[in-house]
Amino acid sequence: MIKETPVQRDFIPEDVQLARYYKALAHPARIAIMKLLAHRDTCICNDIVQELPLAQSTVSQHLKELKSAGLIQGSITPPSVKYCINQENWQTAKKLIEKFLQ
Amino acid sequence: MIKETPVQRDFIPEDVQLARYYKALAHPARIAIMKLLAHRDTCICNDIVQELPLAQSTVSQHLKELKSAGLIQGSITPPSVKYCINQENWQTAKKLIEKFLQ
DNA sequence: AATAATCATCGTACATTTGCGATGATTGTC
DNA sequence: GACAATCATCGCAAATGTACGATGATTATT
Repeated sequence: MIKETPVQRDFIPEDVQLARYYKALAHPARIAIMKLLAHRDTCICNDIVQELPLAQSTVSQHLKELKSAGLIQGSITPPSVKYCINQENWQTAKKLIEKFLQ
Repeated sequence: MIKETPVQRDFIPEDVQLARYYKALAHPARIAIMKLLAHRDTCICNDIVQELPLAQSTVSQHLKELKSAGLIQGSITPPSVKYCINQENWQTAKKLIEKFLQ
């Protein structure tokens, strides 16, 4: 999800982008997913479902949000889907976050 | 805000806490506020309202969220209220975030 | 072609977030 | 004490987020 409310235009684009990244990570499930992917390098969706205390459809929803924020990507290798961190965007996000933390 | 849904118990406490911090920062207005406070060291609420494209009541709400996440604190010096970053908690938050970014 | 496995999407229910105007509450000033 | 200034809170509306079961879609296996 992570849509723009009408007001977001009135903020600095960098702040909007940073908030978008923060929002993508603002749920324990999505943090857990990012940690999983970081450890395993690549990961089948079903494995993620097994690790989380949530229904498959809910996990799929969280994956979708991480994907729409650009933090992860999925490649289809039927019948499963491999997910991995989108390294390019993740580096960008990390830089933005780190800059903010200074 | 930032309440716990019933499911949050099933996650690692550290992930829950980290998500809480991320959520607190998951809005451009709150990021802008944190930046303001970081620059000015201390800041009167009304100054913040002037800087943001939002109504006073809305800003007050964002301040409340940052406060309930522990990231800022306010001290009353009538008729105004001085806000500042809660350095202790902010350091804790930064460490958690940085650890996650590794 | 039927079946099983994997995953996305739909539909629904409920809670939370975001935004504003209006109203209170508090205190200093006149 | 009336008034202005500052800020929180209330009440409301609309949008988002979270969760689940059910259903589709895709493909490998039998």
